[in-house]
Amino acid sequence: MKNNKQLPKYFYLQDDVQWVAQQLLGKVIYTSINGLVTGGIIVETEAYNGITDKASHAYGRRFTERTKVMYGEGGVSYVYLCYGIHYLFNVVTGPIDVPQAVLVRGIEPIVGLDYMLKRRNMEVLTPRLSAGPGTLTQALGIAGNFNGKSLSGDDIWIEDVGISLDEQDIVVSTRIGVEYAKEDALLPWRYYIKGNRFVSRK
DNA sequence: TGGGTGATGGACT
DNA sequence: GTCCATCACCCAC
Repeated sequence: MKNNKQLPKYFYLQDDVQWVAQQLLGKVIYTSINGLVTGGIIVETEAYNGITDKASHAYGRRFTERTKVMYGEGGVSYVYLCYGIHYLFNVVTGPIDVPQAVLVRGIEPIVGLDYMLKRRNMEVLTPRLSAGPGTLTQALGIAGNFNGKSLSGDDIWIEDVGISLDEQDIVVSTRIGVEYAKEDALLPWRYYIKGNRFVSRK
């Protein structure tokens, strides 16, 4: 499934996490698990801007077993367990020692729909399949074992399939669920494709 | 070593 | 709108 549409390494190494978060909209994320390929268009993202962002796990240069993967080079996954129940998937971005990440909050399923429905214990396709950061990981089969994996590998990867969006297709808003970050909760660092059904919420 | 908490989702009123 | 499952993580003690 490797091909020349995979995002190149330099895409992830860009230093501007808000820019990368917007550029990831319209790209397609795939997983391949035991030979089963599933994938969907990224329709909603949030930027987490490293050591100065109070909503980021790396705020204040916090370096722990959990956060260390964000201090490596961009182009790998950061997966963590939230509320003891849900795995959330992030794209690590930026150069080494710059702990930025983009949270993926919604995908529009396009490949392996039957497998994704099965993983979600659903019969028919509705946005509940993969609108939301904890549901899309379940649909794609992403769990803790995906933490730190290369996004240019055979298990998980991201492609540019030629979907182009201009500014008027993208809605910018504040991030979800980060009230604890006080004034940083007001930063406009959430991005989603206007009108898409698989956005977690308006 | 203990306890509060969280980048959520689903069920229910 | 409300409630809460469920547990790794983190930091204060």
